[in-house]
Amino acid sequence: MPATPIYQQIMADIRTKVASGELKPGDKLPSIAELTVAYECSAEPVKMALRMLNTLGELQGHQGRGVYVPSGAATPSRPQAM
Amino acid sequence: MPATPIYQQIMADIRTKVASGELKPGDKLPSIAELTVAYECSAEPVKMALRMLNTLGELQGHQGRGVYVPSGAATPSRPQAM
DNA sequence: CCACATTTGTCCGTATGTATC
DNA sequence: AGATACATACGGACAAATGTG
Repeated sequence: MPATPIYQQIMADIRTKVASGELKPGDKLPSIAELTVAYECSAEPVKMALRMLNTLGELQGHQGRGVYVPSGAATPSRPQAM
Repeated sequence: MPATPIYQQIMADIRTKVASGELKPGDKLPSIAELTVAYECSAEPVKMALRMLNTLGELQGHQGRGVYVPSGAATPSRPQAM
């Protein structure tokens, strides 16, 4: 298994997109099915990354609607660095 | 499915044990296998709760050793209160 | 209001990798 | 070298909420 887990790569990618402005607050992310195709993996890593970012408050998932970038979450906080 | 997911119940239970002093900083939690027996569920919800608390910095998991209560995590922070 | 498709949420089972004891 | 234990990943299944027609 690679030194860099897939879910961490997805997390970093989403964070980069948010920081770059490619994903703006209030915007909707692609569906999980789309992300699995984009990252060429199963749904587990995708949902794991989404759940972690949701836990950190950097993302917000709504059942039946999608995952959105909340307004006011530009500075990612990291309580634990490893 | 119940209104209260199992993993949330596990999270709340661990938080309660930490707040009560039943789990003190530096203490080691039971293994995942033990927790699955205690909560009568599979490993998924247990690992999910553990991972979320780890992400929030309230717990600290170490590969091959166990999950520990870090020193200085008595006040649970919740970035998103919905 | 009901039916349907879409999408996220939760859960179970299994396998492999890797670190620790 | 073996046992224990957590981390990651894949597979599938069902529930719940939403939006649309």
